[in-house]
Amino acid sequence: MNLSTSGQIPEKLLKPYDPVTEEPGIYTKWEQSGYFTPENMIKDGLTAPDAESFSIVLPPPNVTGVLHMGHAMMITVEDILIRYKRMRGFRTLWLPGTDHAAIATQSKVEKEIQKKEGKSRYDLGRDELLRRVNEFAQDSHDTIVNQMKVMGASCDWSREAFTLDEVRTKAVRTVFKKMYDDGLIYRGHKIVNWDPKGQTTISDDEIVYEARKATLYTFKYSKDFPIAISTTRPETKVGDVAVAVHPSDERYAQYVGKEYDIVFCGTPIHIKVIADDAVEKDFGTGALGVTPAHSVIDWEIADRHDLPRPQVINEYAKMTVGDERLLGKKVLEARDVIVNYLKEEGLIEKEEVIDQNVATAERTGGIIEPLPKLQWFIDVNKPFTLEHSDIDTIASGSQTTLKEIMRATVGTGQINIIPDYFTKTYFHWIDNLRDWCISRQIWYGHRVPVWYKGDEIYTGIEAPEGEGWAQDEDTLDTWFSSGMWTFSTLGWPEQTEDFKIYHPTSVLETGYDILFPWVARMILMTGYNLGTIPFKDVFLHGLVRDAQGKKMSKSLGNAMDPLEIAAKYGADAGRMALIIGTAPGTDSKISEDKIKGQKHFANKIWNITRFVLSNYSDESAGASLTADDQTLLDQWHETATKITADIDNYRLHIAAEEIYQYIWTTFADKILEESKPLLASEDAAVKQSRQRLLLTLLSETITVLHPFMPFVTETLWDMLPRPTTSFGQAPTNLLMTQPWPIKS
RNA sequence: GCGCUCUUAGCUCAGUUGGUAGAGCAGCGCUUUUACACAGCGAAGGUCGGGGGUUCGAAUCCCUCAGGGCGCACCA
Repeated sequence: MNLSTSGQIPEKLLKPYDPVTEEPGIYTKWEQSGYFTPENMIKDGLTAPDAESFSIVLPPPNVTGVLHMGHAMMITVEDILIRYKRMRGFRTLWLPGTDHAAIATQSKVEKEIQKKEGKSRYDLGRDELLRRVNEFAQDSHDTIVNQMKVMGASCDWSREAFTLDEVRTKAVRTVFKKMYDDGLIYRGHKIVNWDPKGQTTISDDEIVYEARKATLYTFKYSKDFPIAISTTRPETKVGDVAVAVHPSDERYAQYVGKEYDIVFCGTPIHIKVIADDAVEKDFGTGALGVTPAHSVIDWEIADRHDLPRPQVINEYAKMTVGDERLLGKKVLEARDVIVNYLKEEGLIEKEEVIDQNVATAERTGGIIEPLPKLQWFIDVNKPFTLEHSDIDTIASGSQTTLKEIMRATVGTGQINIIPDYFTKTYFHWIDNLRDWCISRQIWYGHRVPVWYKGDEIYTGIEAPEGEGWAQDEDTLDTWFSSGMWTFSTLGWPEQTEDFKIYHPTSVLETGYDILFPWVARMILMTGYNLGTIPFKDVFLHGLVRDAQGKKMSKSLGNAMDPLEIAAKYGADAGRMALIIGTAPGTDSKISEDKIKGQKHFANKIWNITRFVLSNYSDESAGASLTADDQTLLDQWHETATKITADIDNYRLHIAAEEIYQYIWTTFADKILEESKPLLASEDAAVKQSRQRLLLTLLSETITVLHPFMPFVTETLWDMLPRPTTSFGQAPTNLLMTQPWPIKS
């Protein structure tokens, strides 16, 4: 809707800005243009064919329901970067997708079925449960895509991926086989984190520690046993095989090496006294009852001392040994039984209440029961040969480890984490990293690509030929597939054009809370499979909290739905409110007041446009600027240059505030006010110069604002006469495809 | 226990490489034939958590103390 006659302004501009009626149509226009797809930009001459690529792969939201404000933050930041780079002339790809999120999705669906129908997954069976989960996942997916569109996400939907689809399945199986052949994936009988509620193993990163009070009991196994031990879990003591003391502890030195046979609460146990460095002299009595099967540290002590590992608790957290007092009892009941026994026998020396962190499962809330199980693991310390390497400190063909890859890529600065203090946190995590348990006893996810027939074992992309092969029942940790997200989404293992052009990706933008479970795993997977980095920059945003600083959650009732915000204030206002005042990596608070303020800002620009257009005439188009007007234009370009530098350096919060301030306090409050007499001037040169200046400033400021507030700026752009900027024009009517006002 | 981080105007927070402090909201006064009341103009408001150090100069760098938040841990 270009203007051809002076002073004529569109009807809708006479009323206040209404984002709700404008935004949906704008998104449709963008989508129909096809310009979210970089190849279409090139085809229409909007991006140079040899332009440098800029790519972001969307951290795939879990298909567990709806997007929350954290997602809104992620989408806003990424869309700002993408729209900016697109306008800067890069071959810009933002690739969207969703994550099947295995355990999170299955447990969510299981909970609903349990609640509504009173049935467990075993009542339904594998096929029926998967049918239900898939149905739920599809609904979630549709909701998520709709939410993203409402928020204005300019991603290339033609390339959308899913962590559990066919292409990604091939990538997963290819990687699994390669790691298996290299000996990095192994099957081992080891102590694992068992979730009795979810009936599955989980990795160390899926544990949430809850601070609780616990009673620490100090007692002896029997009257004539020489050493007292302390524990918060007396019920496990029927599984003890040793008492460990520190090698330098003189109090117990005389007992080391001796062995005792005891009947403990009706169960015969054989205890050997050993010395081990893992024991702390100052904790409790300085002597540790060793229960190899039900404690990680004890399992490791048993390794060093070649001790037996009797299992006394099963997958349902019930006792598997003892007489009628214990057998079949749940651990908490068994604890009472043992404590009563100790009291009756007069064996307790001390009871004290201590603070303790109880390990619980992230998704089900179940209390973790350490158990020995036969599971699949990734060995993070085993040396292997990296055939091809682009990693700075690791030569092609040299020996390395997965841990070393994770260290080297970040340590050399090849991968740059923003804010940089998270680099320390990252290294701290690697230092404490153990082998990664990747098999899960749930049904939703990538089935472990291993087949068994008698003693034969086969691993591959497809099931083996011939009769009698049975596939492993377990599925893979969801992070196994999302770890390869930057390249699986680009079609790997096929050597696709996309893969060659867009990988490594430019930026990985996500919340700092998944630095370990995801970002580190992506670095591991990419370094191992491709000998390169998955992304150059890691840009971490903080958590979004409510106005009181509380974490948003459905149960607290303080969660904000991005759709409701869009419906009330406009997506632009929500985006701007999320960005302004929010430093990278820092938690932020969002309130309705803050969003409302940005709605006012959108309206302000709307009103500025009304003023500029109603005072404009076409004969000003070629007018030369007066010295004063040229100065104002130059000053704006200085501001725009600074904003550009801030975006380039991920200071989006500053850039957003600068454009806000410029438009409101400089452009509207000062320049517009001072223009009133000039626009009424008898001197045509002065008047036309000012008219041209105002239209130029308006055009350029909404161009710079566009990545932040894409909807209102696109709506206004459509009303402006052209050409109106000092930096050239794209041959389309879409602001989204216009060149950025600052060149370098 | 190890590590990270925060403490700046009443509230919520910015402050890139050190150059005697900024925004939004709230609040105060004024303004309604004004592009915009989803507004404008004006005023007020901070010894930048305490202490010490480096420096010509510190909100910014170093040390220390206090309080909050978070992460990790083999938490018996």
